[in-house]
Amino acid sequence: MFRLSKAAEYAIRGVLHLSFKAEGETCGIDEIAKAQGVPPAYLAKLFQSLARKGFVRSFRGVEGGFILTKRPKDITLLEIIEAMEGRICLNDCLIYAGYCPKDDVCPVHPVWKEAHKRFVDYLKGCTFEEMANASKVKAMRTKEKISA
Amino acid sequence: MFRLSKAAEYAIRGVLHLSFKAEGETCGIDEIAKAQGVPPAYLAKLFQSLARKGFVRSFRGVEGGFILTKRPKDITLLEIIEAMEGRICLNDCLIYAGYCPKDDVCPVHPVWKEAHKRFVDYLKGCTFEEMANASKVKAMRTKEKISA
DNA sequence: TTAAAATAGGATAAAAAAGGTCTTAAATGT
DNA sequence: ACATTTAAGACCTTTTTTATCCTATTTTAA
Repeated sequence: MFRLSKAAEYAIRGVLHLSFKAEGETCGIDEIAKAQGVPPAYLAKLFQSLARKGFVRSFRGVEGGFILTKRPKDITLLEIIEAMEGRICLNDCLIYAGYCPKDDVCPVHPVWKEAHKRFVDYLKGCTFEEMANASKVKAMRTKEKISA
Repeated sequence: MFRLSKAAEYAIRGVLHLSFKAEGETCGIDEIAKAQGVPPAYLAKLFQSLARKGFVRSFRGVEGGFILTKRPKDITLLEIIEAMEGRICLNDCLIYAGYCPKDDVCPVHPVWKEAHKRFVDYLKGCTFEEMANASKVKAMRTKEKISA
């Protein structure tokens, strides 16, 4: 099934939340979990994983929490998804060249290869800066509507 | 996880196999299963489902088996995938408009909407005729290489 | 030194995926 | 009529993945 896991979904929302913070400002799991409406204990584990992979830095103790290690414009949707789910692989035959013994005769193989490329390229083009900005614009529009 | 299920994979291979047959020529599960290297019992079940959904017609008894109800050029990869897995839905928020209460403020939503459109459009463009032809060309090239 | 916060990891429960088995029903040739 | 062939249908098992929760431990600022 072609469906994003909750793990990746939550991680994306978490990173997006951090994208709004000033550089260096830490943010605790509870704040993120509450704001994004996700289970705190689960999110904590996901952020541990993001920390090990270098996307966020963690600080323990009072006033601790997480910060991004890169600027939002340098983090792509693809990276966060692959951090949580492993490399995107639309079909087993793409695990590595030669995994499927029929690679060179199978007419479906090149189709999956191309689909993979397009999908990944698109996701690679989506940065958290873009998304954060889009969010601000949307929030403004909503405000306008309400006051109008 | 963004991965094609075995069910869909096997169904695709099965339909592809039928695409090489002359119109009206039936082909049994065992032949398909053997040729494509997939578990016969499982494939049988998948073909039952394809029959119910109108992609193939079945004939019981001696010389029975399956035929395609449409010509390969009129069957797309997308159709077969969706027949086996249900509608492609890259993220829960795309289940239907309004499913996610944050649709109109969430900056990730439009990204998934676009990714979905691109993915589906590509798969919709892939017909079994194309794939069958590609297969023949590949087989020829292999032959040339061997005799050269 | 104590309270706040992340870390590490296991436990688990539910769902989906992958596959098998066995019986019934229909078509066909003899 | 009957045996044979082949799909249909119902049910079941195993494995894997997903999504959680929970508890003990470490770190650190006040």
